[in-house]
Amino acid sequence: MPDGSIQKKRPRSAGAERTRSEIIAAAHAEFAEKGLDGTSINEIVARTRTSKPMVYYYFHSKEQLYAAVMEEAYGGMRDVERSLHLEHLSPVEAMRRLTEVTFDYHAAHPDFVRLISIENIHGARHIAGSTTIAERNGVVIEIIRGLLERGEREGVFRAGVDPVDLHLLISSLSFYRVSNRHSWGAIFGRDLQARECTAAQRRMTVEAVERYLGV
Amino acid sequence: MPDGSIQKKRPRSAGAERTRSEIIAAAHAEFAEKGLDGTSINEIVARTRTSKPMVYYYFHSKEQLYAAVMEEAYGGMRDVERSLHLEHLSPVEAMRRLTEVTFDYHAAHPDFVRLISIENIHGARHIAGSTTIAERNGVVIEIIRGLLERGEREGVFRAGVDPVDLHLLISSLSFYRVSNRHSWGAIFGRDLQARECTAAQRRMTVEAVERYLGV
DNA sequence: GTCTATAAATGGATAGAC
DNA sequence: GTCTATCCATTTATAGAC
Repeated sequence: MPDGSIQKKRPRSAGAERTRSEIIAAAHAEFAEKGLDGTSINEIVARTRTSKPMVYYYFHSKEQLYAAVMEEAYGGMRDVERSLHLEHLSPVEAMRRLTEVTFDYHAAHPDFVRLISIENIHGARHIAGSTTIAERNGVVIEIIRGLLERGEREGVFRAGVDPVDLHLLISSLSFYRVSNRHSWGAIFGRDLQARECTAAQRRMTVEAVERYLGV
Repeated sequence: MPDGSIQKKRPRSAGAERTRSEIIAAAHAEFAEKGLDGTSINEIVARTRTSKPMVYYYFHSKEQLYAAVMEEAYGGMRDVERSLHLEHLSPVEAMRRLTEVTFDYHAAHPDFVRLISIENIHGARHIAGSTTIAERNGVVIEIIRGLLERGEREGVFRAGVDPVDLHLLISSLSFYRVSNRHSWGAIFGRDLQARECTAAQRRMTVEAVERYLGV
C-alpha cells in the first residue's frame, strides 16, 4: 500500500542511475505484460544485470516500484503535448490535431494503455497521490477549454460543451480499441491493430469529434 | 493455459448444481475485484459453504474456473438484447434505444466491465475458444447492420457506415467511463459514477452516435 | 460429492558480507 | 551500492478418508 508520496531516491553515481532506470524499464515491460500480481520481482531482475535486493534498495516494495513505473509511464504524452503549438491553428484544425495526436499516441503505445488498465483494476490507488500526473492531465483540459471557447466565439463550435466530457469522448475512442483489442479479436476476428483498421478508426474518431462539436 | 473448449461438467444432483453455481458466483465476485492473479482459491472458497478440492473437482484448474466465470459473465447482456424488439421502432429510435441499453448495461454492471478489462490484460486467451461468446456478439452486429440499412433506405442515416465500427463507437463510450473511472477520479477529481455525470455522458453518447450517423 | 490434511513450489522481503 | 543466501508466508493442486 503506497503512502501517497512517491519515492524519489536519487542515486549519486552514473552507474547507480543506470541501475535504477534499468530496473524501471524492466518493470515497465513486465508489469505491462503480466500485471501487478502476475509479475514477480524475480522476473523483473532477470531482465536486468542487477539483483533482487537492489529493487528493494531503490524502491522499498513491489508496489512502490509499480507506482514509480506508473509515474514514468504518464510522462510520455506530456512531452507530446508540449510540442503541439496549437495557438496558431484555427480551432477546427487544432481540435483535429489534438484528436489525432491523442489517437496516435494510444495506438503507438499499447504498453501505456495496458498499464492504465491494470492500474484501474487496482482502483488507481498507486497514482492517487501523484501530483505530477494530475497536473499533466489538467493541462489537456485547459487546452481543450481554450479551443472550445475560441471555436464558439468564431461560430464554428456550438456552445455548452464541457471540456472534460469532450476529453472523455476523445480518450474513450483512443483507448478502448487498444485496451480491448484482444477480446475484439477473439469475438469478431477483427484485428483492431491492423493498418487499414487503425486508419479507418482514426477517421471515425476525428469525424465523431467534429460532428459532435458541429453547430 | 486453457485448451479452448470450456469445461462443462454438469452435476447430477440439485445440491451439486448449487455447489457449482455457488463457486461460480464467488469466483465472479473475487476475480472482478482482484483479478486472476490477485485472487486465491482460498479466498473464493471462503465465500462459499464448500471447500477447495471441490473447485478442482468441477473446474480442474484456476484458469478453467476463470474461463467459466467469463462465459457466464457474457451471458447477461445476451438476455437484455433478446428483450429489445427493435423491429417496430423507427431506425433512429431503435438506434437510440440500442445505444442507451448498451450504455446502461455497462453503467449498471461494473463487475462485467472489470472482468473484460482483466481478460484483455491476459490477451483474452480464456474466451478465445468460446463459441457462445462469439455468437452473442455476432447478434449485435447483425442488429446494427439491419438498422443501418433501414435508416439508409429511409434517408435518415448516411451511407457507408461499417456496423462493427459503429459498435466500437458505442462500446468505447459505454465501457471506458466505467473501466477507467478510478484513474479519472484520481486525476480529475470527477466521479464518473455520480448520477448527474452518468446522465450527462449518456446524453453525450446518444448525441455522438446520432450526429455520427446524421446525413 | 465432499472433506481434512498436506505436498511442492513460488514469491516478497531481508540479513549480512563485500 | 551491490551481491549471495535464505527466511517465511502464501498458493496451487492433490492424496486419501468418508
